[in-house]
Amino acid sequence: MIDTQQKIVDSAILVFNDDLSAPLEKVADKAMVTRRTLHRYFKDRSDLIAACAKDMRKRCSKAMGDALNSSNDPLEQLEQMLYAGVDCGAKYSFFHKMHNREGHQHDHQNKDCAEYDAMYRHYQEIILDLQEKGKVSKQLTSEWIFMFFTGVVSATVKADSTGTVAKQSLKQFAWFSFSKGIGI
Amino acid sequence: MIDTQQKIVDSAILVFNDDLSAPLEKVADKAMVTRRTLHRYFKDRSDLIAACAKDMRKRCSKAMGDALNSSNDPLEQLEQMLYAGVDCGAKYSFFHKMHNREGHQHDHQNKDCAEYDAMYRHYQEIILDLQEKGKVSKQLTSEWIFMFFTGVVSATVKADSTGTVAKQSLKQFAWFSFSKGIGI
DNA sequence: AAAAAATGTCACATATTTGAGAAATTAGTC
DNA sequence: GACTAATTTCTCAAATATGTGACATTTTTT
Repeated sequence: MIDTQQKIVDSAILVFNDDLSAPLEKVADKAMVTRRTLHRYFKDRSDLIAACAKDMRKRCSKAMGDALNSSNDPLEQLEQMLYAGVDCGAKYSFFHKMHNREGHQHDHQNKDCAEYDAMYRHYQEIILDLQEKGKVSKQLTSEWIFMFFTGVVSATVKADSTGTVAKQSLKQFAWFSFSKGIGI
Repeated sequence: MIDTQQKIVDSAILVFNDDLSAPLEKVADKAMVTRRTLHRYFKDRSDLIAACAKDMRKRCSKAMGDALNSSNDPLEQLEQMLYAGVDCGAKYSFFHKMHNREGHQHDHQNKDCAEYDAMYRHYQEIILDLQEKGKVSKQLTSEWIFMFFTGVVSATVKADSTGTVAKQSLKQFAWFSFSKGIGI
């Protein structure tokens, strides 16, 4: 009996990323448990979503943190951040989606929001740094570059899941398009 | 009384693009009509979604067709296609999403699928042509470039709706990042 | 202003989703 | 093999979402 709770959360992130109001049965099916089991771990829908949020936050922060620690060169850091986003897959996409939905109440007291902001700040420092050094186009704003970053991650995750692009080329393509796309 | 039916379809595309299983009440609210009125125009949920599909197909095909007709230069055509995608907004995003969902039964007899395929073929011809001429990187596959294209469109549409990026810069940024990102 | 058309209100029947209890079953452990 | 914990199965009640009829109200047309 491997961690059922985690399996449910993982499935929920996949399902909800695709269809936020999907019935819980879909989540249970994907996790290969009964709805009854799901309810033993999670009181209700919002409880499950909160668990997803927490999981995504932890996973994404860790991956981004590791990416930042992997090097002192901001360019190298940026590349690793992109790969981290891709590796997080739906966890990254859904995390971003939830924090940019209309109707989302941003609250810095909230741990999820705080970590999201922290991630964004780190990213922004790197971009500004690279722009200073003339490595990233100064025509572009960091806001656009962030949107673009997320767009590339989502495209890569989708390409992976549909299987239209060979897995071993994915990250290479993603970095090629992202780095050139911001003027590197 | 301006075209209520169209207003409902437009709202549905916005709502369903964000949350496919959202209750119809949300659609009605966004269209500023009652659920009862919505049901006068659309028999049920699937009828409404079919209407959305038809609308997206018409709108996207027209926009892409116009883009292709605007020039004979494939590079210029590609640029106009990107702008067309951005102008279609959620209509383009949702159209693409629906045809790439897991569980989507692709059927060339189906008009929506046929048009989607036609769009894809046109796009592919242009990419291959540009690759032949050495204007687009041959490292990248046309499948990746298509995913990337859609990713850039989605990012641009999202940037527009969140208002984080100035409207007049949007298309410029989008084309900069896309064109550089495929090696132009 | 009257007729026609469109929309809203309210009420109701159905269908689906949700959440939880109790007993049976399964899986892992000693 | 007996014991324990996790899961399934079956159940059911409550909540939510869906679709429709009857009639009032508003808007548009003539």
